Amino acid sequence: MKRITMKDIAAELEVSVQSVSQALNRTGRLGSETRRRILNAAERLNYRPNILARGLRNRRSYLLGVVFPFLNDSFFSRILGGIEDSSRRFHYDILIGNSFIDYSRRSDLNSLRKAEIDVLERMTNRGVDGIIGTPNPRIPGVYEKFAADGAVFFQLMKRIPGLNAGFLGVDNVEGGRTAVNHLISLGHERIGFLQTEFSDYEEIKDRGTGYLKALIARGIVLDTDRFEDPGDLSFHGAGSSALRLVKRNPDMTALFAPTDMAALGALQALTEAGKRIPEELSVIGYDDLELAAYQVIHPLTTVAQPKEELGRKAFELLQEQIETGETRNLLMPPKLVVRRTTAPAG
Amino acid sequence: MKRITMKDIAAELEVSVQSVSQALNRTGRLGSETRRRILNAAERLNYRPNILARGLRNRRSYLLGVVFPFLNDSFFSRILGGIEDSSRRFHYDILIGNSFIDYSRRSDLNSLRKAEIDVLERMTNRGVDGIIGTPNPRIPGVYEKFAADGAVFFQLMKRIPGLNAGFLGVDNVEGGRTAVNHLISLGHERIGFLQTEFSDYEEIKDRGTGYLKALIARGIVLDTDRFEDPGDLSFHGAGSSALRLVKRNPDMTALFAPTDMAALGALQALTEAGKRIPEELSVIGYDDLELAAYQVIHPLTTVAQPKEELGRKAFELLQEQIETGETRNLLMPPKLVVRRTTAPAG
DNA sequence: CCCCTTTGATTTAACGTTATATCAATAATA
DNA sequence: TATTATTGATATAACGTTAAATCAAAGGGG
Repeated sequence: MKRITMKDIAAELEVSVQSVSQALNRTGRLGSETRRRILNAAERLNYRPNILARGLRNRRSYLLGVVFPFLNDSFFSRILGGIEDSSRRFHYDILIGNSFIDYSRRSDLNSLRKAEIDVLERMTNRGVDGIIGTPNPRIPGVYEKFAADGAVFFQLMKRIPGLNAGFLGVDNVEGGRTAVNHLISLGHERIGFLQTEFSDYEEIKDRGTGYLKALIARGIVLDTDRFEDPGDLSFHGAGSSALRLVKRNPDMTALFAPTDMAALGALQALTEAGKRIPEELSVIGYDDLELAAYQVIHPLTTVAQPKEELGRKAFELLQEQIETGETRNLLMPPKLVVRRTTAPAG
Repeated sequence: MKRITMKDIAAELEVSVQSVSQALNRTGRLGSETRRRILNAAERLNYRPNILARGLRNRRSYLLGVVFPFLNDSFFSRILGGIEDSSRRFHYDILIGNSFIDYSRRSDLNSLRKAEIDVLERMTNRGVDGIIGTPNPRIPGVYEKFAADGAVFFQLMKRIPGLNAGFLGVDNVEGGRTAVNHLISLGHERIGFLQTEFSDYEEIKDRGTGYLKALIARGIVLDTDRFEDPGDLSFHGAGSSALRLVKRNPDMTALFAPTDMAALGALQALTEAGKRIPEELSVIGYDDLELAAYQVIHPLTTVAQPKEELGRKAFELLQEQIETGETRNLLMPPKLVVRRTTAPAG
């Protein structure tokens, strides 16, 4: 029992293959009676189109590539869910790829470049119509190479300066501002910030900028150098940073950690050091990972990135770019999620 | 600037397209000089094969479908990471699909069936060589339909009885036994179990069986009916269950929750009710989600499912099934991960 | 009744590959 | 030297689909 093709239907009804194609696609001119018979037979024989063949002929695959640094990551997988959700409606299928980009650590840039090129090549070789990806700004000049392959590229979360491709991200400055405004409105003034030690971690820098702007806007005078601690923002790294910060600033009443993972690390180190949270110290994170919501005792107050929404919107913008060739840049607003790690200042 | 095809190389060197194909694939007989020239030109012009065309001709796409109930789920996305990891080495690409199976709630089976068929159809229409999926046992008769499409099916985590397809899962009875043995070895005897209220939630039933077997094997006599509470195992549901259980059994010293989410819910409800964990009550979960590891104060002791490993192995078995047609069933052993929610019995 | 338009269907060709068959030229054998 | 292998390359055809061109028949207008 083999798969039914148009040829089989044509043979069955003694019409030409092209008539079958026309009936199925409602193109061309075909008698309504013939069309009806073909449609019936297709239904009866359970005909399914071969999308490979169609793609080859039409130079349009209705295939999308999605390239993320990591797939086994709840953040990106939620975005992926959003992309899938809206792409399905337009009959696009999704090819996934892993660029293995390691943002936080210093890795071998050359092998990262090779890996990234490899994923993109495999996708363009499959004739994808477009690619949604989070590129690595430390590896420039990769995406430009693929311009000739007819695949449209769309940047999500990270952007390569000067690349002619649409971009969708979250407004990190606004997010930082949101976090700090929340703390200020609870009466906090001496607010610490967990800074990144990596100079090219743009998102974190931006959240730090938001932190500063919020302070200025509310007229708060603070020795911010003293209230910042640059660290690696991993769970353990953030813990050490937080400890240093409270030691240096015993009067600190609130802490803004620019990622949830860092916030959790801080929470862990601080409670272990005997700090009562949020009574003695408020902590706010950033990302709204599952980890933040399902924290026992200390569900984390945080700034949420609209993950599913980002995925859906990214697909829309990519599709627009495919159809019209127009590239657009967009920032989505983050959203405050108040839980139990922030409280009014004593 | 268009994509380079074999035709272009052939024209450039004034040889036939077939010679180009032969040179690139090292098939047939071709003079070493000609081969060299072709390979050079291919390199120089940056030739990339069109995999669609190759797939059409060879009836072999080197495409794999992966169908999970949810993509935006850290559990399945880690498995996906494992699949990707090993499939990449064999030049397979991965097409993802979402079957939207909702195991816990009673949903409209008919629309679930439609969704599941839809994903599978889209994949077979793309000519995938095989599909790795977690089927819904409540919707039988779906996968059988696709036997004719030439795609090989492999079942991961869940299995449809009687379906001629390989299977890879985790030994849940063994996992339950592992969890309870750990508690027993800490001196616990009165151990509660959070049972599922859904009759077809096989995994949980099996973990419950492991629980009973461990008790028997160690000669522990317990009114297990009294120490089980059937609930919905959601975060909140498990909380209520746990509360009922301690109320009914004030002498209970340990609790086995058959999912991490349930364990966390129990943890939350119990600590809020004033129970000190693990001093007064030990709690062990199941799954080893990120949530378990990064819990502040209460990192969860749990039984880990080897997620990446499952993905890698599933690919291997599927590949074997594609090449040889042989189906195999395999269970992987779970692994105990001791953290801070279990302690010796007072 | 002839010409023109419309309608309904078919032929041709192409998308980029590759397996099979074929063919010409050279080398090896008798 | 005639005959047969061997080698190196090409021609043909096919995978399943569809756009464009073509063609035949029917309908409409004068």
